[in-house]
Amino acid sequence: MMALEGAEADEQLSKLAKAIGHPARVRILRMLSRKEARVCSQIVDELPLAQSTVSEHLRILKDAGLVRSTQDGPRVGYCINFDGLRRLKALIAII
Amino acid sequence: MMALEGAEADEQLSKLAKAIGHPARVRILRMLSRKEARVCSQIVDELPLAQSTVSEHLRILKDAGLVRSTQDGPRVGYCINFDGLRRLKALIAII
DNA sequence: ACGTGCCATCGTTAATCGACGATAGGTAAT
DNA sequence: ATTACCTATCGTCGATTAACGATGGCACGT
Repeated sequence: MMALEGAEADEQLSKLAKAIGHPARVRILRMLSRKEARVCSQIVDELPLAQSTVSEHLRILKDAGLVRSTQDGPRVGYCINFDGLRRLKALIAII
Repeated sequence: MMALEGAEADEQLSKLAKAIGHPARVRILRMLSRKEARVCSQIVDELPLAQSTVSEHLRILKDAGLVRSTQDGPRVGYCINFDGLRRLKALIAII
């Protein structure tokens, strides 16, 4: 468990915040949260963006630890990483 | 009072998150929150950044509605805008 | 009025981001 | 083995960001 303050915590919070610092990524998180979509192709269908762009947004969310992915046959299933989301909420709470 | 979901809410959350998507800005928010600093020159002293760069970070936080400023003699006092911070927490809470 | 210290703004530069099309990789069906 | 489909990666381009020094505008003390 990491500290909630100090330079390291600042760095971590800024990275998490940066990951949701784009409307498309917020929308993706909400879709996953509401189970409106689960696989990449569904997410692409819902957004007015090219497949490669959506894939990049998903990668950013994954790198930040806000999303996890699982191979599901020929498709890739995405879901919220609740550990990362909790971490984000905890870091913001103590500002 | 604005909605907590929908395209508008996504836009608002992403803007707030973007504002804290930089370690220096997180640090500034913490300093203001702990009352470790109040006026611009104090903040500049605490950070390894040029005065103009700090001023720009403060402007970004102010534009996002996370910080307020008050003229304090020849100096400018900054403080947390708790309305903005509450808004941010509320928007993140429902993801 | 004049100088001084404080902060914001401007102009510039390097780096990062966001978007796309095209391409490559991987997995199930045929 | 071949095909069809789904996703990730690459290369590129324009837009945005972060940083700085220099300049400009204010408010106060002298």
